[in-house]
Amino acid sequence: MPPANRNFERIWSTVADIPAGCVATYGQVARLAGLPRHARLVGYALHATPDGLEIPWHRVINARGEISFPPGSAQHAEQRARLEAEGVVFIGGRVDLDRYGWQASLDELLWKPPDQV
DNA sequence: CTGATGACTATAG
DNA sequence: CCTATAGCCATCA
Repeated sequence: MPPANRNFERIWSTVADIPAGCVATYGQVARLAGLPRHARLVGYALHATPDGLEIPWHRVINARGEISFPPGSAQHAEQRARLEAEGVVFIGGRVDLDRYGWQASLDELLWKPPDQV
C-alpha cells in the first residue's frame, strides 16, 4: 500500500461527487481534490482505480471537452456511450463544457468525510 | 538511482 | 487550428 494512495483517495472521492449528466476536467478534479497542478495524477489515479471501487470515471474528460482515449478504442466508445446515456451531447466529438461542465456547489465541496477535511 | 511514460494543463507564438 | 515549453507526480524498466 503506497503512501500516495492518500492522494488517490482524494481524487476518487472528488470524482465520485460528480453528478450524473455533468462532466469535469482532469485539472478541475485535481483542484477540487486539493491537488492543484496535478491533472496528470488524476489520469493516473483513474487508471489505477482498483476493482470493486465504482466511480463515475467516464465523467472526467480533458480540458478541451474531449475524451482523452484514442478515438476508436473500446474505452473511448464506452465512455462516450455512458455519457450519452446520461444526456450529455457530443458535438464534433466534443462536449460543451459551458453547458455540461460541473460547477461544484459549496454544499458539495463541504460534503466530505470528517477525516478528509 | 536515473530516465521515460502517461486517461493532463496553461501559456505563448 | 497548430507547435513548443514548462510544471507536476506516481510508476516502471
